[in-house]
Amino acid sequence: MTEIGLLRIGELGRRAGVSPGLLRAWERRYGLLRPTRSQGGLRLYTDDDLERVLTMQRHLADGLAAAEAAALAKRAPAEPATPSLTPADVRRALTEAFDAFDEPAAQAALDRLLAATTLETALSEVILPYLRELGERWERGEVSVAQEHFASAIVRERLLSLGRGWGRGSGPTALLACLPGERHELGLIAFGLALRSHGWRIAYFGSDTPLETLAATADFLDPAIVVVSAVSDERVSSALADLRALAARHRLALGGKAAHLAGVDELGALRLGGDPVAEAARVAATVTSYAR
Amino acid sequence: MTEIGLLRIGELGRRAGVSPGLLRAWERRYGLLRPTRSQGGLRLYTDDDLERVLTMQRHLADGLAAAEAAALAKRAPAEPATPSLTPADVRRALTEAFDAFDEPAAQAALDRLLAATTLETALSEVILPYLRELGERWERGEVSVAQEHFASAIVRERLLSLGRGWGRGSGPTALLACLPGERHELGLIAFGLALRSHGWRIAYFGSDTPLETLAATADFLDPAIVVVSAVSDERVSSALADLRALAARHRLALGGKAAHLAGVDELGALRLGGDPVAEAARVAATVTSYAR
Amino acid sequence: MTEIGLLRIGELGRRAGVSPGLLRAWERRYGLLRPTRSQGGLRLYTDDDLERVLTMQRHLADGLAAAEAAALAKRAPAEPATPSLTPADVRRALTEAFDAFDEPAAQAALDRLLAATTLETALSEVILPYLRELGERWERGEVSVAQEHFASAIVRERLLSLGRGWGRGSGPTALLACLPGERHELGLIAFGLALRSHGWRIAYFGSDTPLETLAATADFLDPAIVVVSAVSDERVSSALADLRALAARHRLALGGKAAHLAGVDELGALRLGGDPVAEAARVAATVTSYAR
DNA sequence: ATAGGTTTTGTCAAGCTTTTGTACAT
DNA sequence: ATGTACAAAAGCTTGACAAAACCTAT
Repeated sequence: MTEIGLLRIGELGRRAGVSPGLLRAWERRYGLLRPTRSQGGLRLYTDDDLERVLTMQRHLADGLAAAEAAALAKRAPAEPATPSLTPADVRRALTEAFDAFDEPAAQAALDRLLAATTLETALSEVILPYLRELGERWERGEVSVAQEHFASAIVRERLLSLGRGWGRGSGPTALLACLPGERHELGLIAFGLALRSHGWRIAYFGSDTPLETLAATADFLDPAIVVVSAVSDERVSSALADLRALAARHRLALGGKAAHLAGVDELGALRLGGDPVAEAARVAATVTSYAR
Repeated sequence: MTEIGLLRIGELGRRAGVSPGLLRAWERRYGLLRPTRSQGGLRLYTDDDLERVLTMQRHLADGLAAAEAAALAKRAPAEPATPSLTPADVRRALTEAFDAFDEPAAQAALDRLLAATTLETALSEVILPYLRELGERWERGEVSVAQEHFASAIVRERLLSLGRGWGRGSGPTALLACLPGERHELGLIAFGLALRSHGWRIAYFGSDTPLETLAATADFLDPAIVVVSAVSDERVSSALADLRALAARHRLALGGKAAHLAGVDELGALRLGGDPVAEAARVAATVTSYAR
Repeated sequence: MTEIGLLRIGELGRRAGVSPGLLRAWERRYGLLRPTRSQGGLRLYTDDDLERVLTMQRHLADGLAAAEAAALAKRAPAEPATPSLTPADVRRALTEAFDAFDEPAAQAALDRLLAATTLETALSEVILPYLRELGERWERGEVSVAQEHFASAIVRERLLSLGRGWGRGSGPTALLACLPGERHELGLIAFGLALRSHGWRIAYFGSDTPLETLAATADFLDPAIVVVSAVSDERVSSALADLRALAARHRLALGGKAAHLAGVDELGALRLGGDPVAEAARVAATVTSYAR
């Protein structure tokens, strides 16, 4: 990446986004770095050190404690030219393939991704971030609606086919649906896949589900939870009355950006505003209620 | 499916649909079950016990006295059901499964169907007729929107996963999309699959594709044909101008019920009003041109 | 993606969706987990522990009581809720199923595989390697002929049903056959499927095709290529004369191990000695000629 | 089916320790 | 630059509690 020059602690900190004080603490406590010293005693770091600090940070972001993160970062120092499959690589491959309307290439990238990692990692590290980025590029006008359509159709198909049979089993059931008019179902599908890995059964209604019939189905299936997804606030606002009625008879949760809307907890509904994978874990733990 | 874990009396009752009290009575009176006990004395059952309870119930439903039923259930295990295989049977199985929101059963029926026949036969003999019937039942109010949603979501997933990779190859390309606002894409997918089986490449845009971007993509990909699907007449009418512009630059075809609309052939567009499988064969035979 | 770092209780809880308090209770009461401790006494967990907690949760969701769920989770670390999809896992599942003559399990594994990945990936990453391994195990006497027969019959049937209708279309045609006496057709079928996905039409003759009829058919169909598969050298040698005649009138390719034989390119035949999927891509790209 | 007692299990609190980022003094 | 200090966050242990689910006997 960079030349062989030696960095001082300030510069290293700036590049890694870590305060000098913290770098010294990491050195003292975990021996993460072993900088050489200048004539006057100043710490001098190499590019490897920078690499190690970045690795450490990645582990921290993964939720590891500092001590464990440091141990890992020390142990796996080299890791030269990552084994060809970092999340960033897959994301780049996806972007290129979709931008060129090249379905086979996209499918191949997804194949590689799913073969190399857990479904949940694939979702929260690659697929969901990619979709978020795609949405942002679309808002900035960098991507046509057609490209966005094309990409999400393929991703949706892949995810749904991973969910095939998710209604099977004997665990509690979750009823998943999008609000009327809502088209964005990918987050909801991801949530369903993650929840399934906790042993739940999924009854999935795609996008644009009318609320009366959702209510009727909920009465029929009596699920442990009804999860409704919405991206835009208006959809929720205009459905508040119906949602309240639904929440009175069933455990209700709201997913998607609209979960942050004001009136939601007055509804008595659970807010699922975060990462679908994490939220699924939370629901699995919280809603222990024995279905039926 | 379920592991051989030990069930407590509540769960056994829930699974068998028998109250705990009754289970205890059956144990006391007929010795139907001999559960082991937990440290603290709670009854623990196995899956075999569940089987025995279900058998007992079947015998009760047959009219046997409880004592006889229990004696039989203690002695003999149960026999599993054997699935049937004619198209009519599959359709019936699909109907039942979807009506009960039973995804696994529906998937199993689709599995059997696709294993037993050609994709095209499956489409035109079973799947498309089933969907047509479902639509009619919905119009007659015999089926809720939820059921229709549930069924078409599953069928759509199955069909799309069959089409995975249909963008590959060297044959002529067809660009497939639904008009803005249009949600019914199953016919279009069926058409795509059928056309694919004639060696064509498919570029697929899901439902609700804006026409400007469709046009832009068409210019980019330069497909041998652009197929646009619409069920309702209004969608077509309100898009006539754009469609005309599209038809001027590309071979255009209109699918779905709206293909029968008046203004269509004045557009210079092909009408694909019939069975998607048959129409695909026609297109494959007719539009021989432009094989890149 | 996530490295095998050690998790503290908070992070484990976050990932599994279980509160730290409950995790401690499960450890105390059922010995579900046996974390190592940090210097200062903090619990440190591995990824296996996470797996065990998820398994426990799955059993809980199934309605088992905590004690029983824990006992099961402690005993059986295997069988994750989302059947894992890495090639190695699917291969292991296939191996187990076939070794036990368990056809339903094998079909289920193939279902999952085909639902989760592209046909071509499934072929070159799982199915073909599995078959190769099976052959090797057979040579080492680790597998009976019966097992080898059982497995390849099921796989062949499955692949052939995927190829149903592959003779249709307008792309270039490939004529596929095994040499007289040759029984191994799985590689040839895989090649046909892969080539099909490039839009080609396949005319398929199973194993043991007499050369005169092959030649006659070739003259009649005038395919873009004739692909002949052979595993053993002698088969090729004893057919050299006929093959030479065939190669004089048609584009000829030789697949299977025998492709490496000496006299082959003297024949003017293409050698397809590698992975069928890759070779199909090569043929599709090379023999562009004669399209139609 | 009810009554009265027991087991199981998730949660919580109190009091104390470890871990870790940052700040301060030399 | 170094070393020490500090406080917030996260953990640990013990003990207890209450709701749900079960048990037996009537």
